[in-house]
Amino acid sequence: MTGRPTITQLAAELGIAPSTVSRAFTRPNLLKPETVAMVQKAAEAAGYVPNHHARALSTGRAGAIGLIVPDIANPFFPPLVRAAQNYASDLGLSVFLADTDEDPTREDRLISRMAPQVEGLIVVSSRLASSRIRQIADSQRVAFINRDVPETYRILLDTAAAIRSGLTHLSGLGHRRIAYVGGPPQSWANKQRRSAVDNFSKAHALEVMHFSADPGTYDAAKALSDSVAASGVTAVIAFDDVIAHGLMGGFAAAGVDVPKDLSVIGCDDTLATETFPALSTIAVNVGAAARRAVAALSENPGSTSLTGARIIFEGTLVLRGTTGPVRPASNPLTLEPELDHPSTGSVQARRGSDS
Amino acid sequence: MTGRPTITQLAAELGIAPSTVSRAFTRPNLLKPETVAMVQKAAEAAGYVPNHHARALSTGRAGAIGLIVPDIANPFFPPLVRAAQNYASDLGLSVFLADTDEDPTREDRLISRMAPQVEGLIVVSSRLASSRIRQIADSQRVAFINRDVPETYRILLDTAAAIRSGLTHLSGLGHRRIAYVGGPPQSWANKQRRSAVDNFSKAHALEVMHFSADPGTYDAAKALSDSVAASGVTAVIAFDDVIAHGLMGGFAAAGVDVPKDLSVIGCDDTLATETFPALSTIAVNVGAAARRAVAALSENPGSTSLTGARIIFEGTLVLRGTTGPVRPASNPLTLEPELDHPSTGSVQARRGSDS
DNA sequence: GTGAAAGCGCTAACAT
DNA sequence: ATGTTAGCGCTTTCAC
Repeated sequence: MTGRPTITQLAAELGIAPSTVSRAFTRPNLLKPETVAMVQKAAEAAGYVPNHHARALSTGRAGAIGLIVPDIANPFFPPLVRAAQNYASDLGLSVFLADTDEDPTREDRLISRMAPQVEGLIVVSSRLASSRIRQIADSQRVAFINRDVPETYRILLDTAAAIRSGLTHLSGLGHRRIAYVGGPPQSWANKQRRSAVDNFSKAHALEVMHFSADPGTYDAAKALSDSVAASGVTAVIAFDDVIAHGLMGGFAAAGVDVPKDLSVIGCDDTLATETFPALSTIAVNVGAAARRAVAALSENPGSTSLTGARIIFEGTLVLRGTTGPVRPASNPLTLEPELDHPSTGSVQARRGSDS
Repeated sequence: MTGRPTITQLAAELGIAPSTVSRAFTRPNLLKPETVAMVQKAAEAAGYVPNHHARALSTGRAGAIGLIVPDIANPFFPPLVRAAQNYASDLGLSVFLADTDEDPTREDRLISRMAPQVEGLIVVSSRLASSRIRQIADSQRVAFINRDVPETYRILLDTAAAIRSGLTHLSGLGHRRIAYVGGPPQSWANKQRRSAVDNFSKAHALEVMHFSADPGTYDAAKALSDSVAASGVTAVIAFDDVIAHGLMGGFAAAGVDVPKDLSVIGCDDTLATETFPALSTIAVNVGAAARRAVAALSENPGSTSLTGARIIFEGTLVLRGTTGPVRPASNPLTLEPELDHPSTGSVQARRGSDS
């Protein structure tokens, strides 16, 4: 913050007006090309760097966006943060990152504190009450990811179709009793996944047992694994890959083999690109969601809030090594034909991310 | 950015001077308590939020720090980011996050762009040339993490002692031929780990084979696993947990059992709290490093650069499930006595993080 | 095509 | 204990 040259100093040095120097950076087309060149040369030489605060104060545009996540250490978020940051950078925007630690109060405070100093906010997996969210959306430019409150600008990573594909797959393998092991109860994604499992199961005569890992950590899931194994299910769909791994850790300790004894499908595809064993899961395009959010904030910069929108990106089932036929070579009942041809949610075998 | 009340408006409303309103927030002790209360009440009612840009411009203090990492999606960084962000938040600082994508050019540009608008920078695992780093350190307030350039302010996560403990452990289990599978070649941590392995091995008649996963991804490591297995080693130390997992993925595919056929030790303890199987690894206190860095930046805020310092946090060996005795019940040679009592780097069995 | 001057919202002397 | 004033570095009318 010391000794940095300012526009005024540059101007003095060159014997021209500050406004000319300013224009050389912001509206070069208004200036004689040679003037622009001269200014740029001098700026470079002097090591001039524009002061964002002054610019922001003068223009009212902050040149930054805020990104608020519940827990950056949860592997779901880093790729999202990365994509948002990269895209924002392309657009000349900086990003403020804040972590709410899953605490709604902290989240609310962070939103209020950040809002005035940024062009807009991206709030991921908000744990705030719907009423509060709507309120915030009214007065701030904010894009929500994975939180579905009507009349707000929201981007949803929809895994319902892919879950149906997963269930179809499991069903084709002979599984009839499956477990859904949920995560954070306040999470939109959790509710969505849970009801996708319920609805499909009801429609196709699958029996589903419900479990919930709260908090949604490896350890909580591991602690649950015995009850899951004892429940008589032959397959489990986990809220996310961390929970899937926790379950598998518990299964391994108990001598339950995956996928021979039990099939496991995770969700979010956060770990398979860095972790062994190769987990079957549902890949979700967090990168696209992040970019859409950044784009939304950078569009029509004047407005005081974003107009309501509901944008969906669908996930896809990725089959790797943790699903297999039900063990006691039981009755591979014929399924309704449509089950063999899922209409949505493509299936693929691969490793890698598409963000 | 619209219709937000300013200090001047508040002042007018209350019939007092703007400076009084300002002081109510920044130096309340200079004011009559009732005045402070009055201002606060009015501010609350009007929804007043201080404008950080104006404040920054006026005071020359940005109220923010910058955090630059090579790849936020690499699991080593999120806990560090989280700790930095939390601590900064406690200190009333916001944090700008940027990801260099492992690209030195991008890193250099990001540093230049960020520097003027923050109180200081934390640069983690810099890939820049030492000469450039020294240059930057001269003109910016910057704390480096895991990059050891003399005369800069740097914080190092030292794993050498813990690696010696790991090697001692392996050696005690009968292992004589071990592999070191390195990561990013420009990484300070990689060089440090590599030479720790080399030095210890030389001193204790262990044979070490070198491999390098470049890039340091799961897939690159997996591709390496066959050569590693074929090299005749009975244990491997991996640069990090991701590489360890990649190796294990390859081993599993090839029918090589861990730890029966091969012992594996990872590094950084980034995955074991969310991932199965339970990897033996070296835990590293990224939280402490991050907090130290933030603290360094927030101390003596006047200066234009940080005075040189070299701060070390030592890692600890964490034994979990991926190490065991060498398979063909071979000669458990007596070791030099000192090997049984490592002088540094404690050993513990546990799960969880200490950040 | 360029200069002069005002002002963004806030803080910090300097009064009083 | 509070008011007055100037100014942080930049952009932006408005002149020329």
